[in-house]
Formats: sequence, C-alpha cells, structure tokens
Amino acid sequence: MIRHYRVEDYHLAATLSSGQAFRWRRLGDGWEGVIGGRWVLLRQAGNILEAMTAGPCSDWEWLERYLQLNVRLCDILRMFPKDILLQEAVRAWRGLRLLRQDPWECLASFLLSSNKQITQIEQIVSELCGRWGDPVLVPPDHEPTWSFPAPERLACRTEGELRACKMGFRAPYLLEAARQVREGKVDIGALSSLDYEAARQELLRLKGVGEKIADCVLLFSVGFLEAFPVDVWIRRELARHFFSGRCPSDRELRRFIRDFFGPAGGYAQQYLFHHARSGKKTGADSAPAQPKQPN
DNA sequence: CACCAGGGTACCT
DNA sequence: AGGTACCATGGT
Repeated sequence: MIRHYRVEDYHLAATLSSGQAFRWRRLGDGWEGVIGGRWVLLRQAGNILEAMTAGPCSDWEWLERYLQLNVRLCDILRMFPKDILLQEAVRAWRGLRLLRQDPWECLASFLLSSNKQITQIEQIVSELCGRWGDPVLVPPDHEPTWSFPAPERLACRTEGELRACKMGFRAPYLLEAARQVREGKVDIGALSSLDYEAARQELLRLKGVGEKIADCVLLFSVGFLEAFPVDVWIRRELARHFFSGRCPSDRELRRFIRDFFGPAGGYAQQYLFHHARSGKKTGADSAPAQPKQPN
C-alpha cells in the first residue's frame, strides 16, 4: 500500500542517518525500516514523501507520528540561538528532523550505545531483532525482517544469550532494564506526563543509564526538545567553539547548554552532531579535520 | 594495527 | 564534588 505526503523542510536521508534510530537501511533510492511492527519503505523526491507498506494499511497515524509530519520546522528553527556554527549546520542540513520513536526500542538501543560506534550499534540491534523479534510482513522476494523485541521477550533471556549479540558488558544493563520495564518498576510510558527533570530522574534509576542516554531517550522518543545529549562529538564541538578549546566541567557545560540553547536545545544539538559527524565520515579529503582536544 | 567509539560505574582523593 | 581505571567489541 502506498501513500504520499507533501512535506516542507524535510530532509529524509539526513533524518534517518543522523544516529537517532538504528534500523534504517538504504534500499534503492529509498530507505527501509520497521516502525511498530510494520515494514515500510520511505522515498523522497523534492517535496513529496512516499511511503510504502508491505500489507494493507488504512490508518497512517503511526507513520505520521514517527516522522513528526505535523511539526513545522521553521517554528523550531526560530527558537535556535544566533550562532555561526549552528547556522552553518542548519544551512548544510536544513530539513533534518527529530523522530518520535518507541520509548522501549529507543531506551534499549541507547543502552547498547555506550562507547560504541553507530555502525556497531546497528549491528547489535539487528542481531537482537533477528533472534527475538517477531517476523514482520515484507514484500514478495524480500529478505525477512523482524520487529524490535518487546521487554518481555528480552526479560526471560540470560546474560549469556544477550552477550552472544556482541553487546559485551552492556548485557546485564539491558537484561535488568527489560525486567524493570516489564514489571512496571520503571514506567517508560508515563514519562511524557512528567516534566523534563522528573522524567530524567526516572530514567536515571536504571543501571547503565546516565545523563547522556537519558537525554537521548527523552529527546528521540518522548519529545522533550530541551533534552541535550552530550556525547564525545558534541563535547568536542562545544569545547572548541564556545570554550576556545578549553574543556569545561560537566556542571559548567550543563549550565551553558541550558542558558544558551534553551527550550529547543536538543534539536539544535542534532544539527551540530550530524554536521560534525558528516564532516569526518567521508574520508576522501585528508584535511586535519579534528585536531584532537584534550578531554 | 593502534586508536577510538552517540558512556557509565565503581572507586579513589 | 571532581578525577580515573575499567568495562567488551570491532570499525576505520
């Protein structure tokens, strides 16, 4: 089943490859992925966004919500602070969006993200889905695909089984999180009814979840746009651009982020992250891209 | 092939 | 409160 949308300021490729979701893969001139148990192929041509599902589909709310099609990007960009680096990132990647992902898949994925490259995270997530996800309907002659395994599916595994997916020391974290979520001891569905700080504290109760991962979950799956994940890339960029290369303390950096970037800081963060990362991953030019900053 | 990766924890001053 | 070794794995 096929559906078309007219979109404004939407950069599908940047959005799906910016390290906020880990299950999208190029297929021809489009992108294939799984959203809420449905296989979908997305393709963009100018202002037309085409979505194709494998089976019949009458209600497309799941897709519109995931892609945040109702959000007017210009309303977001207006909230950005005036800054050369940020303006450069927006000029280069205008249309980059924040998705609204499933909280459990997002939490589990970023629990596996610590100290790993994005490509490795994608591999581990793929392993998880293949082993314990449910098969999803795909087009004829297409390779099989699986949904992201629910908490109950992972909660009854052993640490050893999870380690077999190459997640290493993160295995007990994921296992424990799956059990806490299954038991309702951590209610990730209720995060959106809390304020940002309270939701953050709730996530921080999970072992293996620190400030960075909590902010990723709140930004990518709950919709708290002030959540500002600080990873090694962002820390480098902020130190270089706003602190003249000096390495600010965590508290100092936190305060600066809140005061300078404001209520849509997380959105700005995604532009800075994608811009910084896209400058380096094309190893074509051997320019001294990142003079290593002391941490 | 060293180095580092969308970090966090435990343990130390 | 602020610093650091260590964690498991593999991409580049």
